[in-house]
Amino acid sequence: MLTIGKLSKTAGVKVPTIRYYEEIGLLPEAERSAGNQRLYGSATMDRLTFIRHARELGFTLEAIRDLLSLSDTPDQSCAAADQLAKAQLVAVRDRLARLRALEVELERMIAQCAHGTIADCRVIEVLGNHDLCGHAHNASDHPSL
Amino acid sequence: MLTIGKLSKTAGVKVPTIRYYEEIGLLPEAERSAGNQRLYGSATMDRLTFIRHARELGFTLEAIRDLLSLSDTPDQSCAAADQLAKAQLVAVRDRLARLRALEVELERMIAQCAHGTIADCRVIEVLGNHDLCGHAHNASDHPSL
DNA sequence: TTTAATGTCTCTAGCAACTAGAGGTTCAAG
DNA sequence: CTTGAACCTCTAGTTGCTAGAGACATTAAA
Repeated sequence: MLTIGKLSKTAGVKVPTIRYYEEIGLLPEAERSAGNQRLYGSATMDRLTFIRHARELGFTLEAIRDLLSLSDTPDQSCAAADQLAKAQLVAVRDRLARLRALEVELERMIAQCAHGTIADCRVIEVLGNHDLCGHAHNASDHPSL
Repeated sequence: MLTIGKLSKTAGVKVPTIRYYEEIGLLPEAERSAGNQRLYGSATMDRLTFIRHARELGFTLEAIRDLLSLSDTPDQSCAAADQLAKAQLVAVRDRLARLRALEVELERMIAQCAHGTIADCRVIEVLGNHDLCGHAHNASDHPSL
């Protein structure tokens, strides 16, 4: 059995985050030692690793909750999990496209900087002037991922 | 003079967001009508447009605050603004690299889905098994941008 | 001119996904 | 046996907004 600290180190998830995951029900309530400290077995370790990887892949905790409930009932169709992954891929590609546009814009801003005073500096100008902006704005520019 | 609603529509920033920007000092306190409603001139319009574009480019409100204070004193060197933009570009490229890795991973997850039951589904497995993961994890996987 | 609809006001509370800190208890090493 | 690290619970803070309540202002139509 691992203490929360060992689990934290092994899984690469911070201690307060583990407690937070328990609090919101992503992890089951941990067993306790005689002195009321949390103890974990390998099942929780796996679950936490799963969560970490999913987070790193950009899944929200809600999506992870869904995935976990899917994997808790493994006899269903794979389609639902597949669906989640596909939706995630769409979101990721969308985000990629916008980030690439952003990269281009920043490069342009930096290239245009006259290296004089700010009065001449295009970094400020580009941000203030829509005409110079060079990429389309839209309402979904900052989704939660 | 524009009401907050017109300003909102023209600048493409929601009404509560404008009030929020005023509250945190990104926008100056607005003039008021006889009936205590906010009124805006073109200076605030420009400032708000600047803020919106900077947000769309991924600048944090803190970075925007810096940029605004730079542009409020335009006789300084451009170097500071340039510096901000460059730091931003580094962050954006970092984020791009991680998103691309994520894209590959999701594609792989979807491709491996056996289209059977979840028991066989790699979507779950890939997330649970680090060995299959195929990309490096690191501590800065989810920065604030 | 009245009335209805819309817009605006302030204020509080909430969202994700944690992070930080206070103040106290338990555990493991020397 | 003591010390110091790790643990406990609890509250509150973070960023960048968004949503709602309940009241006042403004505008357009009837």
